[in-house]
This record gives sequence, structure tokens and C-alpha cells, in this order.
Amino acid sequence: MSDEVKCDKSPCDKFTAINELARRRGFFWNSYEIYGGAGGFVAYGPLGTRLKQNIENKLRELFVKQTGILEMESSVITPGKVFEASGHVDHFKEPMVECVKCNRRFRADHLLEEYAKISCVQAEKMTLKEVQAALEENGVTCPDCGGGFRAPQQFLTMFTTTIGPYSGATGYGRPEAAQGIFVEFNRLYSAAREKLPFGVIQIGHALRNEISPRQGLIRLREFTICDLEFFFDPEEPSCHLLKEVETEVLPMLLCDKREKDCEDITNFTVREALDKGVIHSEWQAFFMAMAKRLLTEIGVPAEKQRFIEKLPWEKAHYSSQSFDQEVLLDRYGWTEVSGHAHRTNFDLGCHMKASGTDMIVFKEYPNPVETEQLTVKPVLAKLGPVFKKDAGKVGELLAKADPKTVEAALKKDGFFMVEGFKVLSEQVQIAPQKVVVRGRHFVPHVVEPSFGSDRLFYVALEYAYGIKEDRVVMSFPRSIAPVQVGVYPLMSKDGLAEKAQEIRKRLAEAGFMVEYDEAGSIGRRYARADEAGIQLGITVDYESLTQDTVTIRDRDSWQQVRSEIKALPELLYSYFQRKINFEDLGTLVKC
RNA sequence: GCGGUCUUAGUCCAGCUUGGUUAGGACAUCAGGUUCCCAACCUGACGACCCGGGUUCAAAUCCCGGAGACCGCACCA
Repeated sequence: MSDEVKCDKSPCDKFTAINELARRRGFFWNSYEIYGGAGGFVAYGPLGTRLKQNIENKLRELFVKQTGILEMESSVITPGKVFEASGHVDHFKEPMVECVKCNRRFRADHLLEEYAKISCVQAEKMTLKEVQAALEENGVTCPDCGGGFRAPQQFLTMFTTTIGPYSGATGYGRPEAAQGIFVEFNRLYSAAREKLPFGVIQIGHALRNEISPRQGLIRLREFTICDLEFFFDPEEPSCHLLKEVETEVLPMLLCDKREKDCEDITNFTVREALDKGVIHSEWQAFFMAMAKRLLTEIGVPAEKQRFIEKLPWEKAHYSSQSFDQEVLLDRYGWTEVSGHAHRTNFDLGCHMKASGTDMIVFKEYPNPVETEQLTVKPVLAKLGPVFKKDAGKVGELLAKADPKTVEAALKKDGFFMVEGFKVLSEQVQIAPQKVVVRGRHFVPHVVEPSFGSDRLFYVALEYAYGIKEDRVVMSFPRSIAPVQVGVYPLMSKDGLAEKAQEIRKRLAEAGFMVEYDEAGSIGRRYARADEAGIQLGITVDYESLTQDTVTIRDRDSWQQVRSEIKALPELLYSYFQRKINFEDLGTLVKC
């Protein structure tokens, strides 16, 4: 298939061609067109909705069915507290300044980093007034025209609303689905029968109020995100499924290369990447391998995929090691389709702290461990007379104190100071005590693969797009084709149409996504079907009436085989399960 | 937000410079005819000047404002 692009006016790239095709055939289009449209919002049409569902189901097949990961669904509107706790309210906004002369806008933190040598981390903590002061002190002016700046302003990229009619309670449209999983951790953990490791995936809408989203499906204000949070014990980080992906090759672009502006890709097998310390976490490596498989299954060849390691300042606030999976696109070059972050126990830790709810798990040892631990025991009989009503409090403080510190202080000074109380050695007993430890308490760590469903969808379209004999053919992999089978009577007379309708009905009942078309010449219908990406065409001809056979046409090769009508459901089932190839569907018809 | 280009039927375009009858074409779609396997052909149908204001006897066309799209800059936690 050629690399050219079919478009009424040349030159034109694949992005334009696909957007045009998508509008014409009902894959997707810009929302709210009758009111002039709204940037960053799309509507999926009949073909697109199905394709998107098929891609998401492919993702489910790989990540849910094969790994036993659990699926959940939570709400888009989220109480402010959640995103305050997660750090999004602080991190999802950018201090922006505008030049008084040329009106250009800049991120104040970037300016401070570049011209005043103030680190990103520091700049993020500054208030707007501090930002303004820092800009002035360091004499930072507009990099373009040297003009001064207006007062800095925050731009929050989360959509904000209020919850309830009178309430001043702020709500945010979630910018990711992950927090919806973290906040429900305790219930999910018990649903997983309190066993680690376990993973939870959520596929749903997310909102980000992008400043100017102008890349079609690549950057939307409302989009579908697939967040998978995989919880594991940091002391047992091994992945029991690793064997299945060990030999999978990951094309990687690593930090050291990137810092030298080098784009060289190094190929590592999953095993090598782990052994050489390129990827720190086994589970992260596992999910990256699965992500590569997913993209391969939706039609992207391996050489058009890569993983790039995020540089320290590119990483999200929660992440310890991050990779982006990128796919090479015609117009936009290497484009992120998934992110792979090691979130450690950051999120659960934040929600524990902010909500006061425990999200600590307990893991029982195979055998309880008996140890002797130094403990501080307050002697209340002695504390009482000295501290009177404070005695209880002093006792509590002593019980919490570190035994070694207390012991050392008593040895050295003869007393121990705790919050202004002077404790003498007779008021406390420090002695080793037998303790039986039955297990360990800890906050699980998380690795997170996160996919943009709309980008996967666009990628599938772009890689399916091809031209054959001046016609557009959407060569989707057979497992995601929006329509599996088209049924066509060669003529719409002599009973062919009735026979074809019968076959359509039978195949639909057998569970296939099937479409019937009798309008126009047969060639025209094939062309229509190719453009919609219909995998197979079943044509009912005069031989069908006498022999009970039909021809099956392959969308990509345009070859045809003849097979018996009654064998169709079983044959097609095997074909779409990829157990047999097209040639196995019947005897080849010579053209 | 800035600069450039642009907005006419389902899709892609012509018309605008120089205002004037019924806004033209191609493809798609629908109905009918024809046709024994790859967008054939014939007949017919459907369907549009981005929105608001102004100038004018008269605006798709000129002027002002707005919205939207694309490209570049900036932005993309």
C-alpha cells in the first residue's frame, strides 16, 4: 500500500485526510458545530464509537482479562479536597506573566528558572507576590522584546465548579482517573480480598482546560483516559507475569541520550532493561511491554514505537521514574500515547494525611517473628505525685519516645526533657520486652500505565489509512474493525437480496457486527466498505441460489474465496479469533 | 493570547478583485433504470454563502465587530 494521501486538494497530510474522512464517514468530528464549534471537544459518530469501543476492549483484553486486574468506574466531578490532597490544585496551575509591550505570555516559573537560576521546585512554592518580587529583583524582562510584565496570574488547568446549589464547596472536573481509584483504595483492596499485588483500571472521561487545544484528537479538553493503578509491596517488587514478556523488545530513548540532544534508540529486551537498571520496577517493565503489544495490535509496527524516559524536570510531581510511550505520526512526529509512571506511595500517602483515613495494609509473615525490643514504660506511681494532672500526658509522651534517646539522656544528664517536662530516671523504666510481630504494616507502592483513548483511536486511524488504486482503504487490524462483515447481493433482484438478508440475519444472530448494502454497483459498495474499514465482504451471487455458497472478499488484498453458507458462522469466528487466515476461509476465486 | 492564512451543501472546491437574473462544479447520499464481482452509465431528487452590525436601491462579494479552523510562536501539570 502506498504512502500517498488521498485528499481533494493536494498537498495534504494524513491528519487532514483523516479528519476529512472522519467527518464524511462518521468516525468523529468537532462538537457543537451548529453553534460555531468549541475547541477541544469532539463527537464520535457510529463508526468511530465502535472503533473506540473495540480499541478499549482490546486494552481490557490485554490488561484486564490476561492479568486479572479489576475494573472500576468513579465520578468525573470530584470534591476539591481530593485534588488539594493529591497536589493537583498546587501543581495543575501555572503562574503566567504577560508582557506589557508585546502581550506575549510566559510561564513565570520557567523565566525564573532560566534567568534568575531559581529552581522549578522553589518557584512552584512561591506565592504570586513572591514570583513578582523575584522577577523584579532579578531584572527579568520579556525575552522577546525586553518589556516589563503585568502582575503574574495563575492559570488553573482543571475545570472548576461548585457542588450543590448554595454550597461554596469547590468541585473539579478530574484531570485524570487515577485519584478516583486511590480514594477508594480501602474498598477496592477488600474487594480484591486484601491481597497484594493487585491492580485497578478505570476507563472514563477526564477534563483538562487546555489553554489552546488545536491538534484534533491529539489534545482535547474532554477526553477518555485509561488509568491503571497497580498496587504492590515495595519489599516484594517482583512481577510474577514477567516471564510472558521477558523477550519483548522495548525501543528506548534514555535520559543520558536525551540530555545530549541525541535521538538514538537503544533496543532492550524487558529482561535486559531490568538487569541493566534501565527500568527500575519489574511491574513497570511488564506494563510497558504490554503497552507495546497493545499498540502493535491496533496496527502500529514496532519500529514506529518508542519509550522515552522523562527528564527529572519533566516528570509529574508524584513520579519517581517515568516513561512515555510514543508513536510516530505523520504530522506531529513522535506523539505520546501512554505514560508509565512509578508513583511510589505518594498518592495513598497524601490521601491518608489529608483524610485521616488509614490506607495501610498488613501483610502477615509466614511465621510470626519474636523479638526483644527496648521499650519505655512510664512509672505512673512516681509520675503522679510530681506532675499531678499532667502526669497522663507525660506518660503518653514517654511511651512514644525513642527508647534509645531516653536511655542515653538519662545516662548522660540523669534526666530526660520532653515538651518542657523534666523526667527523672526513677519515673521511667527502660527494659527489653518480648514482642511478637505477626506481619508488616505499609503503604503499597504504585506503578501506573495511563493511556489516552482518543489518541489510541487516532493512531489506529492513521496507521489503518492507505491508498489502493486511488481508493482509500482503512486497513484496521481485524480485531478492531468497526464492522466485521458486509453482506451484499450482487444484484438487487432475482431473489439475491432476500438470500443476502437471510445471511445478514444469521450472522448478526451469531454475534457478528454485520452490515447490509444493496445500493449501487457492487464495486461501489466494496469501495464504500473499504473506506469504512469493513473487514470482509460477503457477496451473494447467482451461484449462491443453486449451490448455497457465497464469495468472501478481503478488504486489504481484494482477493475472494468461495465457501458454503452454512459454514460461515464457524469460519468467521475462527477468522476473527485469528485462528485461521483469509485463505483458509474457502477456495480462492480467480479474478 | 499574539502573528499569518482561512470559513460557500454530507465532503472538497469555484465565484469575491470590479456589489446586480435562479450562487456553479466534482464527489457523496437518496429514488428509479441498467449491470453476473471492484467508485461504469442514464434519469431525477436532496442540499450551502460562519454569526452580528453597517454602507447601498441592491451584499457571498465592500467596511466594522465577533466566533471557529489551520500554520508559526507560546502553552501542554
